[in-house]
Amino acid sequence: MGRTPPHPEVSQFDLQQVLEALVDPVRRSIVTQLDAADEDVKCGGFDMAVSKSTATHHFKVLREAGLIRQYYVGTSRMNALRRAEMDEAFPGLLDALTTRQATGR
Amino acid sequence: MGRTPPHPEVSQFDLQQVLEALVDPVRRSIVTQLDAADEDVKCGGFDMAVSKSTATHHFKVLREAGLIRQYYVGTSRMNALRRAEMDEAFPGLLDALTTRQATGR
DNA sequence: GCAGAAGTACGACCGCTGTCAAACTTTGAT
DNA sequence: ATCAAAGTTTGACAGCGGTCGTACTTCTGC
Repeated sequence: MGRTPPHPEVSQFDLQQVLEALVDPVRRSIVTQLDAADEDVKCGGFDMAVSKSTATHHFKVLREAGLIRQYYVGTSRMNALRRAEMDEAFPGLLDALTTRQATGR
Repeated sequence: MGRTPPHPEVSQFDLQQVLEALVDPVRRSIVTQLDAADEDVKCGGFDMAVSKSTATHHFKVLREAGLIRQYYVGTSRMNALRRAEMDEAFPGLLDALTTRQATGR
């Protein structure tokens, strides 16, 4: 592995794809956890109740939609929320999904 | 018919349900068309390329999520966007989906 | 080197959802 | 009364997407 997976550029962000990524509760939870975290989080560092292979799938969907950036550190894959870029492409969208009312906290 | 179909109250709005409603391109188009319209629009008044029965299905999903309010006028069913109520439940969400960037116009 | 940890890739399965056609209901107009 | 317009309901179908297990790859530490 070691190689960095492909990431779309901001100009290529697609609303349909972003919404399809965010509609899944597991993936939306990943996004809100990332938003609440101070640092980048490795794949195994999330609170979610699915198998590893399913988790990989979800991270891939998020990455291909442009919501997260992934890079390797040792055997761990780190995940960073692409906040600023998402805000640039779709202003207010992530804000609306990370509020107390939206997250239910 | 004649009877008004059931509508959820604001306190019952569910983000998951709302997102599932908005993730479909046909339904999101209905919402943006409603948002751009000055008046309520009857079911047949939308620009969409699906059969009538499919359209009925989409309106039902939107209504049950709380995104639209429906009422009869003669044989026509009118549709109104529940903007204020949606904004109250999930501030910024509809805004984010009705901008130029989001609608692609 | 070897074992373990961390993910990935690949198939398979299954349930959900968008789609349509056909038959039906209700209302308004002639 | 009849007929047409506007939606609804039901049933069927197809495709997609989330899920998992298993096998595989890479890297780290001993």
